[in-house]
Amino acid sequence: MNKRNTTIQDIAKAAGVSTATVSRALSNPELLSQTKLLAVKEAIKHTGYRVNRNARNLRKQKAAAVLVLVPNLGNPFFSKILSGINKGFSGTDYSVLIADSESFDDKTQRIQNAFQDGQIDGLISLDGAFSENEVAEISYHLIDKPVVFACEWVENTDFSSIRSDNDSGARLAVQHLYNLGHRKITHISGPDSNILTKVRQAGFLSECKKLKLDLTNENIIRGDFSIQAGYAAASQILSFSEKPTAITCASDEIAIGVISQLRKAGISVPNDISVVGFDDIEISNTYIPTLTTVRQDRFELGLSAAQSMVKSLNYEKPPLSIYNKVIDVELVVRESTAPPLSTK
Amino acid sequence: MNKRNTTIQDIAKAAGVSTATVSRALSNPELLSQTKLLAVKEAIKHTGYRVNRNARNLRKQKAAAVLVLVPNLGNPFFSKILSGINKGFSGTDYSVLIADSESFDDKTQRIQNAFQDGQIDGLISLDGAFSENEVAEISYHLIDKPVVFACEWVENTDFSSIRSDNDSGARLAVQHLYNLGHRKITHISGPDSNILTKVRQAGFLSECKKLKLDLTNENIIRGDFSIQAGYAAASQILSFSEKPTAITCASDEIAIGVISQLRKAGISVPNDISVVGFDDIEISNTYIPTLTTVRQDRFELGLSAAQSMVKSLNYEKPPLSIYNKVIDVELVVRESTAPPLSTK
DNA sequence: TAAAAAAATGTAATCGATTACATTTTTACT
DNA sequence: AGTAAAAATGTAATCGATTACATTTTTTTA
Repeated sequence: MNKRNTTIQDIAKAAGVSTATVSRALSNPELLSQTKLLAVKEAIKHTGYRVNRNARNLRKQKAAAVLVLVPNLGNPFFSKILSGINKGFSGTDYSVLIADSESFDDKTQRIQNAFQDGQIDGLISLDGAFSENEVAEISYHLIDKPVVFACEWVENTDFSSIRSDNDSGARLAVQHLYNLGHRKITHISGPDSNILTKVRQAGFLSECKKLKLDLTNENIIRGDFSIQAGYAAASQILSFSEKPTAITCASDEIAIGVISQLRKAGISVPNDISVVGFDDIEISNTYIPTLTTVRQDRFELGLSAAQSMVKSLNYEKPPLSIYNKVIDVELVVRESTAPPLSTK
Repeated sequence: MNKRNTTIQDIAKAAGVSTATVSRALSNPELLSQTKLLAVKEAIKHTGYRVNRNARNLRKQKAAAVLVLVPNLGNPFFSKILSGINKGFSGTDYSVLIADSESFDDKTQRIQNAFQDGQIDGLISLDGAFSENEVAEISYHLIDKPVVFACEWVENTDFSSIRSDNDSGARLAVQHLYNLGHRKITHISGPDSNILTKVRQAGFLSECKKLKLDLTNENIIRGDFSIQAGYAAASQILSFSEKPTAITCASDEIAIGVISQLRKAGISVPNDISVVGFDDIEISNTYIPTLTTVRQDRFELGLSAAQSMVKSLNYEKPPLSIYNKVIDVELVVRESTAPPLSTK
């Protein structure tokens, strides 16, 4: 029962036209007369014909697919972005391939391979951790192919990017705490090399200076974005001779780690110390206490990246222009922040 | 600067052999003499040649891709499964396409299309919500194509599935509470139509009976898997004349919702009421209180599904046999459960 | 109305690999 | 050595769509 697939030949025969006409009906219907167009459409409807993607892509030298590079698929932070990306491609002819940086040694190689196999027409990267060499490799191999960074990005490069307004986010957090009366604020930052870390930390420091807050070397604690980093940071803070009255974190996960660890040491949030997160992940609204945080619209981030990619893919001719978009963030005030003890 | 891609013709010329030989070197190297094989390998290494996937797939009538159907990509629950699936396909020639049930009206149509376009060779579904009609459609259109359900599944069908031991999970939760001294336990369940809901609920009821616990119609509260369902359930529980001393939930999210809402009403977990979750999502270990829950290994679930799929795809000949695998779950005892007040 | 221009359609080459079948080379056996 | 069998290799058709170019039909223009 080997039902051979319906091909464009079958449609041509059924509609009494040539294969060229059928193909045109599919991709350039405006070239056809009403009569023939109708005949073809009828035949297609009748047989349930669908174009064979491999044949089309081979002939057109396209892949009709885009690779999304995710630093760590297992991290739920990215799923919302992915969801937005998926949405952005739904209704288009493009497929979304997902590659998890974690699951292979050499991501540049992975990208090159996908590209050279003719598997992809473009790249969306949620991973901004590329060395100069890697950037050069990608630029060389994806020449004339669109590349968009979403969320993270790489400094001093010509790639398009969609990002949150991380600087404002960091400042909003400080301002909020300042307005509550806090004067001694510590920032728990992400991994040193991460671009988001840098921007958020710079925003924090700059806003502190602007508000004329004292800055010592106890103002910044390095970590990564994980809950564990929050644990570790909390332990450090506990060892400070003069503890901060408030903490801003480079991620909600850090914030949650800090809060849970402080609590174990008998320090209550927000009564003893206020904590502000960054991201507004799902749990932030139900954690105890609910988390004051800087919301980034991850779905929108992904959606915008996808849309920009689709646009690039559709206008092939003009040399791809760089497209940068900054998406607003918003301070969401919840329970984890309060005026400092001294002012109560 | 239109660098034409290196093709099998170029390799053939460079190595002084025919295209057939090059092709064999790629897919059946054991057919070749050492001499020619080496020559071809050399030419390939020298030029950096890679096979064109579209051409190969067209000729072989394959897609070298698998569709993963996710009920809701934005829900972080699935990302770990996806990560496992991705891992399972890394090192193979298959690509993973992801489709989000949420982003189109008719998932059966979506699957059919992908299949008929020659885009996929198989389907992994994390979504078990298929009507009889939909199952029939899929069976018909994916005839001879492997289908694997992961996590969820469809009753009374011939599809392979990888699932957690949901029954044991539900029982473990009840046993744990029973052993702590609880005798009045309420189960907050998932959406009615969901298969996981049914199994976990059945396990709960059956274990209660086995332990000779009183069962009233207040023992089961219907919801869905969300935090919001937890809120709602908590409100209901608050209205009960005789409140339970313990609650088992069909998901960790429900558990978190319940805990946060109970707390707002001044009821402490675990002091006043114990709560057990299901899943062991990331946050469970840092929520306050940390959550006693039934852990399912989501990564393993995805990995197994992928491996089973790869196996099916490689042995094309024998009519695909049904493969079912049940993955063990584990009760993780943390802070959200304690002996009931009366026994203290 | 005839010629020129524009629109519609058809023919056949093409994309790059795989593989059935044909042919040549090597190995095994008497 | 001579022949049969096995192994290695080559030739060319094939997968299914797109599109350059050729041809036919229709419309416009003088």
